[in-house]
Amino acid sequence: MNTLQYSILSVLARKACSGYELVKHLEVLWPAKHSQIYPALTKLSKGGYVDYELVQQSGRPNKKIFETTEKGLSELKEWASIPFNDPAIKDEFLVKIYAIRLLEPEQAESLIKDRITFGKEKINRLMENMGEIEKDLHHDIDQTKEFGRYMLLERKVRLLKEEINWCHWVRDFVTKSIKFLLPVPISLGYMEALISEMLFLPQLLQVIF
Amino acid sequence: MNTLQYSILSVLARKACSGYELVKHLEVLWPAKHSQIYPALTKLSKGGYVDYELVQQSGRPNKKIFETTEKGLSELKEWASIPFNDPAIKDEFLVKIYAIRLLEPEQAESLIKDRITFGKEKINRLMENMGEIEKDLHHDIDQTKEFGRYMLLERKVRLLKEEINWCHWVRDFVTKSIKFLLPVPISLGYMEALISEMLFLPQLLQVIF
DNA sequence: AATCTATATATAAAAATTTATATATGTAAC
DNA sequence: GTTACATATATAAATTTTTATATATAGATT
Repeated sequence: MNTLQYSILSVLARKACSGYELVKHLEVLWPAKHSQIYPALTKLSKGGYVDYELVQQSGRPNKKIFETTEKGLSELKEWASIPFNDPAIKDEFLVKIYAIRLLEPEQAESLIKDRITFGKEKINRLMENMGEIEKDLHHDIDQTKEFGRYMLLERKVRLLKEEINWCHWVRDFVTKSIKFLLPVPISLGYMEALISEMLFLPQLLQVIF
Repeated sequence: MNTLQYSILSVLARKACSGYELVKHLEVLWPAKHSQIYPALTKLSKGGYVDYELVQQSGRPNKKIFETTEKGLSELKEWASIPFNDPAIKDEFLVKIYAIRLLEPEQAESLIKDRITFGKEKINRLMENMGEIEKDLHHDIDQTKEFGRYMLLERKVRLLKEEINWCHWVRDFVTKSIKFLLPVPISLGYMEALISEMLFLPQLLQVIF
């Protein structure tokens, strides 16, 4: 079994769902397209790790509702208890920041601005999810299964907020300082020279502001 | 060109290096094994995006030092100025946290403890890198090329610190509250019942502590 | 003496992942 | 009325990525 399959088991251990629903839940956990998820479910099913029930629907396509078997659950428990492998983060934004000095100041500013927007929107969606869990607490008693997911939502919100703080820090660093000294459009060459003077002189920046 | 190739160009735009060195620099930017990087360098070279110089060495294998061409640099600039795609994070730790309620309390605690250790060690390495950049400022004038990398180091340190804060939050949540009420080894069933009672009642926790 | 680590590149094979295509239907927007 | 979107599953083809193997040498460790 690979990590995708363990991730599927983790989601199903919280709530039985269709392949279609699984795609959405996995987005934040172990992103995968449906073309990868459906074959994985077939494998898990053949291995006896999951069961499914065919649900007839009118108006929309029929679906299979999957749930973990005892075997699947115990495999998952065992895997969850061994050490984790290093995370692999693939984020184009990071590569673009690495090369940010090659951009014109307006492009650099818009790169940061887009990331702030991205983060804020994501935070809103995550907080909605958290709200739903908290709300359901009053209707249903056994919310135990939401524990891990709730912790992860809290984690992601914290990290996104911290990234937004960092974005403001970078933006202030790049644009405010340049604009203070040169309140006119400046060339890349000027920007480079200025940054090389100021980048690691926070004392200077403190004097300026 | 794919993102791996743009990432390679980004690293080379900062500093000419061998494929072997590239692997290490890409680890935090766009992780890839050498078996992926060497063919990518061949492609970039054939496309005229990078040049290389053969360096004869004694005692160790000869190497190729790659650098970006003008063409490579302008391609990179253009790519860096278009919107970024969504990040893809694959982190087994997150999957294990999602399923944390299935673990025995000691296993859950050790999962969190390992992540804190992981984060602290990573922070130490990153701070060393930052220190080197800051130190070199006094010897060399043109540190402009380190700008993006320095920003990313700062970002990662901030995020790791925030994750460590979150880890303590989770650990306190899970273990302290349980130990307070039941200072003896407890079963999974007890733990589940307790968590379902307390998880979303911070008021209760405040009364307890 | 043998093993491990670091330096250095290359490629084949296997596995994971993405992109594209197919099919089917209700509802909402334009 | 036509386009877009949400629901639902399936598979082929292309691409990306990992694992494994190959070769070569110096220095440190066991």
